Amino acid sequence: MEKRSFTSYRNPAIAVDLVVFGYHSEQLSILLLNRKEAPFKGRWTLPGAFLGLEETFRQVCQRILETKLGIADLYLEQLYSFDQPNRDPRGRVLSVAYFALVNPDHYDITAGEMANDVKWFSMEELPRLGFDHTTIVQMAAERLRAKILYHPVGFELLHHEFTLPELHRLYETILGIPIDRRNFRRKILDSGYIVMTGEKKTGAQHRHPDIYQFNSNIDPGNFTINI
Amino acid sequence: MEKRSFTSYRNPAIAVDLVVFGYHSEQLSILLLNRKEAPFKGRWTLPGAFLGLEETFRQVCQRILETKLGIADLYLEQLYSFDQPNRDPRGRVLSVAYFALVNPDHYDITAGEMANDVKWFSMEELPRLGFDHTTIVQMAAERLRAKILYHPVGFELLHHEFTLPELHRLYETILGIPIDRRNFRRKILDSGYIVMTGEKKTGAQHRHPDIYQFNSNIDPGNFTINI
DNA sequence: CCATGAATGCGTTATTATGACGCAAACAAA
DNA sequence: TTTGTTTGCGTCATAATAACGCATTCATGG
Repeated sequence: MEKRSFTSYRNPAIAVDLVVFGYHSEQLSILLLNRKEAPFKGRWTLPGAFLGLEETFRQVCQRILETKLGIADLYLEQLYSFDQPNRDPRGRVLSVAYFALVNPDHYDITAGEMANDVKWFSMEELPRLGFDHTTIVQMAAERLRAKILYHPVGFELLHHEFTLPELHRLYETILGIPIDRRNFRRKILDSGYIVMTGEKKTGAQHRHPDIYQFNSNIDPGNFTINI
Repeated sequence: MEKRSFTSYRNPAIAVDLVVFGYHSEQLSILLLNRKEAPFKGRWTLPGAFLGLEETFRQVCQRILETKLGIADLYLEQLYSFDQPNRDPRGRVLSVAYFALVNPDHYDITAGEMANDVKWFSMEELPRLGFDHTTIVQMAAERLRAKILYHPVGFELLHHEFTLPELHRLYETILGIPIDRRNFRRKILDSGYIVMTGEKKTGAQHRHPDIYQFNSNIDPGNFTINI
């Protein structure tokens, strides 16, 4: 983050912080940045940046993702704005939090300029975070849980082509509950939101399941799945 | 709103704007303020105020509600933060929008210091609004529509005690669709989220229906109703 | 090379939830 | 007194759901 003084401004500074979700080896994980300066030097935090006077929130998100992490073109959604006056020891800083969904094509985050300080953490073993970022991450996880039931966003965490068992395990992981494999298959297929690619194989293909992809010919607004 | 210069600050100013919902004579309505100064002088806008350096968003909301409108203690929820650089002609101003739900006990808004400039408008006949407030109102209405299906917030728009026909018409109004009276009754009663007050009458009481109230002994987090 | 076990795709069935109504009692208005 | 409206309660056919069974495929290991 850039260095700047805070007390000389009458308006609070605006930070944009990012919760970047990925799905690695059947675990939900997020990207964290190891801070190299005070406050919270050495602590892991969400990647963030200050809002420039002419920037939009999304532009800041793009700037963070491209410059610091070397990735672009993700699902991006505003999460919440945080306003606790003491959330930043340097002074009054508001945080507008966004969350992003990253598919496996962008897992390799060695391209950014801060690649050495960036690491994926499983949601099961998050370290202690700086600022109020633990609160932000919890809210983001809740939002994601609610979201995958009513909007087709789960696919954003998988490859363009995926298998039904993969999608099934993704839902089980994010929701944190076991879901009957056969009922899930029936519901997601009946919804029409995914279509099979290539030719249909016969019978059951152990460890070579059928390949599906998101059906782009359907209105994403109507997606629901009752678990 | 207080007068202040904008160009002399390096950080954007933060406004908190309120979408105050009420339910009047079977219509959803919101509170609007007639601006007495530029920009948008004479235009109707959402009530709002600037964030003080030590204030939280909720505190600003309380300040607006109490000082300008003369009401307090409402359901209050953060809606979204708006960041279009040109949304305020005076300069860069972010807006953190909240929405409030007002029950009929607070409909009389003559208590506030700006009572003469404040008016309820039905959602069906909104005037042209200043700033980007039309966008904010639309998003608030969508959020409310989605919210009453999964959280028990509809009751916030009614008296403490209410009748089932009243609740039924409230849902029809907010969702904008006809809902079968008898199925709605069955679902909302089976949910256990409302309980009858007083003794049960027999048969059908034309224009004197049974009185209910929200069941406070139940976890609000599990509320759902499938229309 | 065959037996074993795990994973996948495709069913079935009992139970529940839903949508679309009917009907009588109460009550205001004519 | 009659008529029409509103409320509360109930019915029923259909759809959706949860909880399973089963055969096939295929990697693994003896």
